Amino acid sequence: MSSPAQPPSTRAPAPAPSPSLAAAPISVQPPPLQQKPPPPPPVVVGPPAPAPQQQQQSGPPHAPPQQRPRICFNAHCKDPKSDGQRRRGWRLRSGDFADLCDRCYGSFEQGSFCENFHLDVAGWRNCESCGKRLHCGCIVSVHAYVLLDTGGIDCILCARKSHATMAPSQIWSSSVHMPQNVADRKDNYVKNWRPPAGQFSSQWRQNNLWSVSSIQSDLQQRLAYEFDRPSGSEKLLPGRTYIHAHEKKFDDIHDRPTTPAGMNQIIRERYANGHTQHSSLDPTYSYALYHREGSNPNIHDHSHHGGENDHLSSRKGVTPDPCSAVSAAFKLDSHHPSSILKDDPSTLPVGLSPSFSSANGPKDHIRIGPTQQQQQMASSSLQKQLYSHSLIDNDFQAQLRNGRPRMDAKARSQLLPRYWPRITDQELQHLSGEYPKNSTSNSVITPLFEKMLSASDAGRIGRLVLPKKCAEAYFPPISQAEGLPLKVQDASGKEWVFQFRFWPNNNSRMYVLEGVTPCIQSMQLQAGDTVTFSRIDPEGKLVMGFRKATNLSTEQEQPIKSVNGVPPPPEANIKVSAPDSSPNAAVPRPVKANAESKSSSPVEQATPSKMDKGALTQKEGPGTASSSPGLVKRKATSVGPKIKRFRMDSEESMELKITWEEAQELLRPPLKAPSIVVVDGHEFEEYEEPPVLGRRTYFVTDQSGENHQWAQCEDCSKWRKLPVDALLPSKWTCSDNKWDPERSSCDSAQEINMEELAEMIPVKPGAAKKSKGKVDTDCIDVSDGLDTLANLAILGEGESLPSQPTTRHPRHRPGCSCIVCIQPPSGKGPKHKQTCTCNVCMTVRRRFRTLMMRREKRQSVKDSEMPRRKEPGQSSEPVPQTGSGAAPTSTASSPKKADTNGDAPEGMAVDNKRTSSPIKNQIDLNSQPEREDEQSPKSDAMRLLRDNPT
DNA sequence: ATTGAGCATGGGG
DNA sequence: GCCCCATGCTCAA
Repeated sequence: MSSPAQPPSTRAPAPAPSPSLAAAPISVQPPPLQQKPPPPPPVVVGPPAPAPQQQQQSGPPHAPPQQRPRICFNAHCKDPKSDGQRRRGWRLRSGDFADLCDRCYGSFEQGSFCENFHLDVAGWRNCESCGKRLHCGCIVSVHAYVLLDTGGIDCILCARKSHATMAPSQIWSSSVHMPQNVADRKDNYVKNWRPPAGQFSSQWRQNNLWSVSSIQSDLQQRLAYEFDRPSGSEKLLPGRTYIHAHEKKFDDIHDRPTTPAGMNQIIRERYANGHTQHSSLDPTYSYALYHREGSNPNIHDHSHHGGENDHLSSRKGVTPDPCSAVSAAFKLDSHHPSSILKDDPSTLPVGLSPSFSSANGPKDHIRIGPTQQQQQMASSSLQKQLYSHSLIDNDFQAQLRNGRPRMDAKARSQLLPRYWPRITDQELQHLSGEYPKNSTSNSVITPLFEKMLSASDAGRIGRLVLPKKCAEAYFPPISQAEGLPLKVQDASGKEWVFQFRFWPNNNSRMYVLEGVTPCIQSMQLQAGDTVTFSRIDPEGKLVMGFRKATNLSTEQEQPIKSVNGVPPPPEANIKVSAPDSSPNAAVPRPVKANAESKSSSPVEQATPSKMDKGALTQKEGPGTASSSPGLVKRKATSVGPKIKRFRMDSEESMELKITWEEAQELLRPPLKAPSIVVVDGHEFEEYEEPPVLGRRTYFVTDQSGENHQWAQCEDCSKWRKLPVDALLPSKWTCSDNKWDPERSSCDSAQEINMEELAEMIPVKPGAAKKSKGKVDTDCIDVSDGLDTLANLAILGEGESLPSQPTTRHPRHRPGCSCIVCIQPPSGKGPKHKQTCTCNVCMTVRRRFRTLMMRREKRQSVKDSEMPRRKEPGQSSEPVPQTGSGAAPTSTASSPKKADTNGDAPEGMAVDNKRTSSPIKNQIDLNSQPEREDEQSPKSDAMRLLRDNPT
């Protein structure tokens, strides 16, 4: 990477493209022409780099040649209007070429253009090796030098010499800035690269893979500027490639000139072909690539990334699939044959392909090795970048500028939108701020992808399922199922080592990161939260950020923040990311699921319109591109990325729905009068306070057909008949009965008896009699679950016991504090440990304590009275004492022994033997409500109580 | 009995 | 109809 000391001129080619450039379909102008501070991706980390030199290339950049065809593009031309044929010089951003007069072209071709015309402009530097003076400030000479890691430059000749002794990654680092010599460089790499001793070190692979891929950004960007496709539909349509042209150039490239002119000549030819040829992927080429990759099985694991069906891959490879053009070459030789061929047939889609991945030509099978792999990876990156540039329209560019999904083009064109990183500028900056110490100056952070954690991901298994394409595109290639360890840093800089591996799955692969539990827990992530993966280049470090689902403000890449301990409801997942004040901020991420285009075709996804529909829609805010008309409204089903399973099961959701509906019925406006707000002509009541829960009432139609509602007094539990329009506060007593003065006191008798009431109201209003001392088992209706259990214990004190077995938990109602209702949906909550002090456990302990105390007390009373109260046919034996009797089946079926010691930390359990408690089963906080009738303490207790009425 | 590893299944895109 | 992938299921430690 370039050093901070590098002057603007040399720094210019470095990454950090402006938004426009990043998304711009084409540009020939070198980075120095960038005028705007570029937003990510990627973001430059480290000391602020000197502003790119604004020096313009040798000619009016904004004057399209076609507008002045007879004028030499070179502004310094002494005779710009001289007659004579114009010749193509360097490529312009518009996609055209600088038309030069013969004289200027001669200089250009001979490599003396800058000497002739740019002597007076800034950007001249000396080669660190030979001292040769080079102009580093314009596109014309951009190929003539290489930026050194240590700062400064080397002329291309010196660079080439030094490359012979450089490691691949080094070469790539420096080569990033010498795109003109890709062919030569490639040859050098292949010839000079030596794999690490022994096994193909996974570490090496990792490092280098990352290094290479990380450099891609630079390379891509820089090259993008130089080789980018012209904008317009003619270029690189999805599914279209320049394969023919590329193939044609393969051999040419081998001996292609290294001079700028020579390079440009190649470019010219390429583009000349490319502009006119939109041939789809050539099967032959795919085949060739495939075999290249496979030619060296020792180094390339064919099986990697879908190798199980490589044969299919090769077959499918002939099918043009534009969508993944991006990583075509990358995958190809980077052990992703299937992906490439299957998904990325359009290998070598664009621009640099010929220069890079094809440098060796289809015949160089044998020489394929890791180095080449890297090369192709790099080239693919280039391709992807270029590819994306070419296929992303202005809308998408605008979206990018607005901070939408940011990642390299590969991801955009290849990955499902749900995996697009939604990192914001601020997040990136924040992240960058976390790494200055770990990164070299000018490090680049490239958001790779993100994934919303599924229940499995966030579960205790510790396996994070990786999107296949993401894994194959950004993680090291692995051929063995065991995979390899992968170091990932979190936002705080802590390094984690996960096992990146895969499982064979249906002729494919399923990639997982194992051992993520500590990290997940460290970040306090839950299902629905999102983890993001970024890469810091050129170090190639993987950085794992996160975003809490419940967080409206992005937590991404920030030190661990505990949003809250409660798992957000599924709905919370809908908005994952956060609004950002910055114009580039990513908008709240929409839910993924339907965010992605329905079409699975990569092509379609890559299509701007589709993008809008898909991922881009998510965003948002006013002014963002997503708000542009024509966007397709997300389907209602798109509730979130693959969170369907995260959603509650049908039954659970049903239950929740019912509860919610009930809650709705109980909602009452707050006491404070609302203010009226008019929005678009519609009046809205705006409450400063949240609604309150009203008292539950029951609507009935009496025999005369009149509608009423019945409510129960808070104090006396008598039921009062009210008009249907009555809204009761949560606490309502007879004294509040303004509709029936005669019964506005608890002293007043109930209008009808309980039997009559019971016929009308589905609820058992028995509690009304509680005040009278008579315990009606019906009252258990009001108390559910453990409440019931506790109540039973209370009721059981010499009172009547439940006359009917209510083993099934009644419908949950608002405010229900039963064990069921106070727990998260079945299976959704964490398992409670014996030492757990959560509300649930504490409640259970408390109730159990009460229960046990009363039961024991009652038992003792019974024991003392038993002799005289014993009646024939009634099994009044103290069940607990004998361990037999009540509910033998249920207890027997229970795997867990009870421990009645309610005071102990593990006091939820009831030790049947020691305490003589009828409750043999330990209260299982993790038990499923639906199984309550079989295993729940309540059912057991009830059964016990039923069987032991006295 | 618990936990982990790995494969199988099947819904959804 | 294929592929992805979330999760279930089975088996072994």
